[in-house]
Amino acid sequence: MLDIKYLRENFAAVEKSLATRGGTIDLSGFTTLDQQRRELLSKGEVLKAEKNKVSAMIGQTKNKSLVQAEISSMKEVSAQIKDLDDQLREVEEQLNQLLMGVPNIPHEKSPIGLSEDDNVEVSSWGEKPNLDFPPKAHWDIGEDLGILDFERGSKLSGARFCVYFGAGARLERALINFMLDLHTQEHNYKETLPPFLVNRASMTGTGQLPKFENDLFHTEDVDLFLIPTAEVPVTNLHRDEILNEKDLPLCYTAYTPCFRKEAGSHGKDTRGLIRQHQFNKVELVKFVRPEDSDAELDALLKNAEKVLQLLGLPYRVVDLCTGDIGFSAARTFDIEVWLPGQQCYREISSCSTFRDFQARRASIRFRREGAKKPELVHTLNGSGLAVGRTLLAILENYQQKDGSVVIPEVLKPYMGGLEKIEK
RNA sequence: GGAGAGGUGACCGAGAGGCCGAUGGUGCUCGCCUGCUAAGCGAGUGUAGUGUAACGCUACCGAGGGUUCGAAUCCCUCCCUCUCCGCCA
Repeated sequence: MLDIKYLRENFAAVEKSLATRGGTIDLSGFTTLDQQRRELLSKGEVLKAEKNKVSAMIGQTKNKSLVQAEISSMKEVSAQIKDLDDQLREVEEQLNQLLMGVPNIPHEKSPIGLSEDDNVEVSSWGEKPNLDFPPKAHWDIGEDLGILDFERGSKLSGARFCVYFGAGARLERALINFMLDLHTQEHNYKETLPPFLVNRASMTGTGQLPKFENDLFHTEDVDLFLIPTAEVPVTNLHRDEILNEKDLPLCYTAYTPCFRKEAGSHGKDTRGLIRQHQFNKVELVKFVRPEDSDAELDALLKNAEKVLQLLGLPYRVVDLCTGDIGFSAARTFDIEVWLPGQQCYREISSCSTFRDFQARRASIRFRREGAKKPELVHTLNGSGLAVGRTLLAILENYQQKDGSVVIPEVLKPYMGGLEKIEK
């Protein structure tokens, strides 16, 4: 959520900046609603002040028959107050609905552009493997090795579900452990294992609700949602809290499955592991002081890159343009891994700063040493990494002519010393 | 699922229609004291909205309604936590 005061005082500038996201972001109702709200508020407050004063007087009067006139006039005033409060509630609801639907203001350094074609490659790492045979796509590799079973996945659950077997299942588990160990032991993140179902307040805090309810799986008998990313439970850990400055930055890592309806991507990435309704991810989340957030985003990105470097997977980093940045984010770097089977780069991590956007929605603040007023923290998060996509990248990059897949060096201890996956 | 208890400020914990934005304690900040540390003494210390030159005013005691001139306090609904019993990973 944007700062209502900032919006009021910089309306034109905000409108202009939001326009760089493309699409239509309608702020036209704001000024009127904001004025109505303040008028109703001050009218009501004058009456409340009077009511409070007279009621106190009545309270001090022993003989109530002397104040019958005041009592009955206050009855009238109370009715007026109730009426104003009702009007106010309605205006505030509209205003809130409008505000909750407004995306974050893009970072001043984000490249301006309308679509992913305008994203800017900022770096790349590694050598694309030089294969002397036609590379297979991971779904063929996985099925041929008997470690991925898409048919049974759809039998059990439907399209976009997959079953892992044997060394495939173990590889997924190995990757989760490898990533968690790296981030906790080398990068100083605190491991957390949060709930996979969360309530509306949590989904609203990070910005999935109210706008993107259609993308979420929802439970029928109780009002809970399956998390689409660990960002939601982990960021909401500190919802409605005031943190100590000396505890910042707070850095968490979490493994969770992620559940996404993928509404609106029918027909896209229908084969393979790229786009599943359920996938595993190791997430990185930070709570930082505002002045540190840019540097912390760089550090977060480096931590995610490290995973790919250790796994020996070639990748590039892309600075998302204003038109491609998600609703809550101010700036996002995507890491894209090279997939020989498809001869293209595909997103494997997304590292973002939300500045105070989520912190305002979720009321996550901190108090500076000796300061009186709490301030909003900045929140950041990034995938470190999407596990399913990492697994498929390994299958495609480490595939051999004979159909086997070599295990990357750093994963061997996690695979019980296994050198390669073969039939 | 059955029975009971309870949700109050950063934390603990009083308050049971007006004197309560809320005693007290812990923590924190500032000052004093003290070779150092610990202890001690004194003062201060909630959040938000709104208007202003200063300062007010308003709201907030889990959430939402209701009763009343007046609600942390009474009534209703919901949510959450804890204890015991039952059931079950």
